[in-house]
Amino acid sequence: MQALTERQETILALIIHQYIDAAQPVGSKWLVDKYHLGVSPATVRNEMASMTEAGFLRQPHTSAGRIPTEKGYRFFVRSLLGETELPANEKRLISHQFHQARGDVDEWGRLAAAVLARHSRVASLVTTPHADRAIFKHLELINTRGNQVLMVLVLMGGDVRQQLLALTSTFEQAELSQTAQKLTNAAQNKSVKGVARLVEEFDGLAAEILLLVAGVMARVDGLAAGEVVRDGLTNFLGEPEFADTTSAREALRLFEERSFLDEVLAEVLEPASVGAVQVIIGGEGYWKELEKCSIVLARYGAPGLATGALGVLGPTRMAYGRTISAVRYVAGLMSDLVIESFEGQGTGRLAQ
Amino acid sequence: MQALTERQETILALIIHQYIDAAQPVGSKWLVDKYHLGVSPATVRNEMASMTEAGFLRQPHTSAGRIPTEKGYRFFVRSLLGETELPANEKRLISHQFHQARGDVDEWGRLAAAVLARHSRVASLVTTPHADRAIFKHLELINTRGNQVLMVLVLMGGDVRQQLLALTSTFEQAELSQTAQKLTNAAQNKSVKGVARLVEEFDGLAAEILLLVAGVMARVDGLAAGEVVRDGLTNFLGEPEFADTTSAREALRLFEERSFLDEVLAEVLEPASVGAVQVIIGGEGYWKELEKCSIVLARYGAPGLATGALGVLGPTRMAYGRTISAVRYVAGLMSDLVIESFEGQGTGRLAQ
DNA sequence: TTTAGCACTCTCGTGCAGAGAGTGCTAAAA
DNA sequence: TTTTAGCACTCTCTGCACGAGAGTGCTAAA
Repeated sequence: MQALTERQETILALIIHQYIDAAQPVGSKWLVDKYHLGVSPATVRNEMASMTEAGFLRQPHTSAGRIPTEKGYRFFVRSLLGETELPANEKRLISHQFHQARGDVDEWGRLAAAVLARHSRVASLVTTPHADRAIFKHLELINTRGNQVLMVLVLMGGDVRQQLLALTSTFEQAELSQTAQKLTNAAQNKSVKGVARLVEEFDGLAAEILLLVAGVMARVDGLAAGEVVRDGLTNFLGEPEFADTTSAREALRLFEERSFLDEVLAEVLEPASVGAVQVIIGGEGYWKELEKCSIVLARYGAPGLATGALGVLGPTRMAYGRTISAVRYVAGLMSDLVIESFEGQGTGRLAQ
Repeated sequence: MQALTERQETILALIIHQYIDAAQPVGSKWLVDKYHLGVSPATVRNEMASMTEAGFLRQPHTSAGRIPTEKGYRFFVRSLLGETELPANEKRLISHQFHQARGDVDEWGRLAAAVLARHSRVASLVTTPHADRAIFKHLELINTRGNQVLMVLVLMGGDVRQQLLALTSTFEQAELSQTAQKLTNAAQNKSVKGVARLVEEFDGLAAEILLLVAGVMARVDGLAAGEVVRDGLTNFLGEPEFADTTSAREALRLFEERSFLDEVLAEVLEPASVGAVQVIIGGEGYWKELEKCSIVLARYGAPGLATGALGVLGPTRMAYGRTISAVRYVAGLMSDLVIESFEGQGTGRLAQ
């Protein structure tokens, strides 16, 4: 790839800014008039032509202005955007909201999704924290009636699974509680394998329960992420690129589909990549359903203990600066929450 | 409202059927040709004119066919549709799916939403079971590290809330477990008030925890419904009435907004109305954002113990027969699951 | 009460012309 | 060598006219 001159970079950045703002091809004269470039439209045209040649820009048709290509966006995001940060007052506002919801574990994901949707102005997506491997933490057995028992299984990292069991005979709550406590002590901090091995050391009710616990844990082990919370779907439909409903549908289908999310997370986010913000522009030629879309996402949490992912999905024509900084900041806050709750100490971002 | 003749009812029903199918105004000649009515187009035209006069039909413009008005749809649903049922083989299929997911409480809502979306071909919405009033069932305290404690509170009806506590001093897990058990025994089956009253009987850690429990329960008490699961968003966008994105946005915004759901549930569904399927057509003049939409919904569960709501949101031009029967059937299955798990006996629909 | 006939109305697709915006190219200026 | 002015060219978009098609309402006859 040939390098761009400084002036070309300036022009590219201006075109991208302008196009993100107005969703219309940007012409040379217009650009010169608006930004007082100090050169003539003809000069700008020459530069544009050469960048079109190089693949950073394209023309929807012969006599229209230029719009950025995916390559253009990528170059912009990687080389021209620099490290962006949210304004301090917005940070304070968000931090304050998170601080208030600090204790309410169920609320974290929803809040993060809402904040992301508002600041990025596109659709957001947050998975709840989820341990990379299922580690037993706590078990509770609750008698409902007859031989139905509600089993509440708490795993390390905050996963809570409810499971309804139909036992072969009825038990008193006292007996169930005793069993649960016994098993909690025995299985504490064990993995799926550990719990499975434990089955042989017990018999009767305890063994029966342990087997089910191991089963549930095995299912959790296989999941790439926890619950998914979505927000800002309507932001999506406002964008002109989705004025024709079929493309909006394509994108929304992916957004809705759990399997796609799992695929992206597996493909893009190394489990250990907490902190780094990934930008996928136009599906990177890999997901053709995402031709018109970009994804900005990051992992958050405490690697090895519990992590989750969060990000946004929007048109390629996205305000990358604002979005990336929002994703980075919210991921940081979520990491703090997770770390604070499972390790007892955070980086202190929330405390400010 | 003047009564319709039998022939008028037939014609109205045919027009609605046809319009639901093709989304195009229905003309007199077309109708006679397709359904071999045995009368001439002119006769049908006369009937159409009189029903237009009476407000059951309307014309998009002078020389177009007729389409149903909201009043027409309402009359159709109330008087002409009759009791519809899903085909037996579809019922079997659905029942089988639910049977398989029987134990997995977390999965119920997702499954119901998926089934509804598939069968109604519009967007579906399911709230998880939720007790009308918060009743204490079980408490668990889990030491994480430092003075952070994860409190898992199980309420009657299946609500499980996680709350993170920062205690004033650190405690051993054994001590926490003991306290949790003590409190579980004392607060068993108590309401918010009961738990609040209990605070005075304890001191130290126990009292501190109880206060927080009462707080969480009070918050749950105020909620109209549990978690919301959505599905089938993309079905929505396929419909021609949402080809222009702004109307799709309107509808989707409502669909996404929790507060609107709460409002509808409060307004439309009496807590005791389990089993009855409600149909809201065109917002009933009350919600003007729903002008082009209809909602079909029902409450499910065990009244007084735990209930939830489920339903679909789609264009007024909706296959009411199929949708209503799907909603009714799924609501029945969900009721069975809830009743079975909290009362130990269902109506047996699942067992078949 | 029903029906045939007919004039009328409205939408939709197509073709066409003109305005507007922007480009590429060439030749002159810096 | 780089920049700029000038100009012809291309393409989209809008408005307009026109005809085909579909459906209606009305009138008068069966």
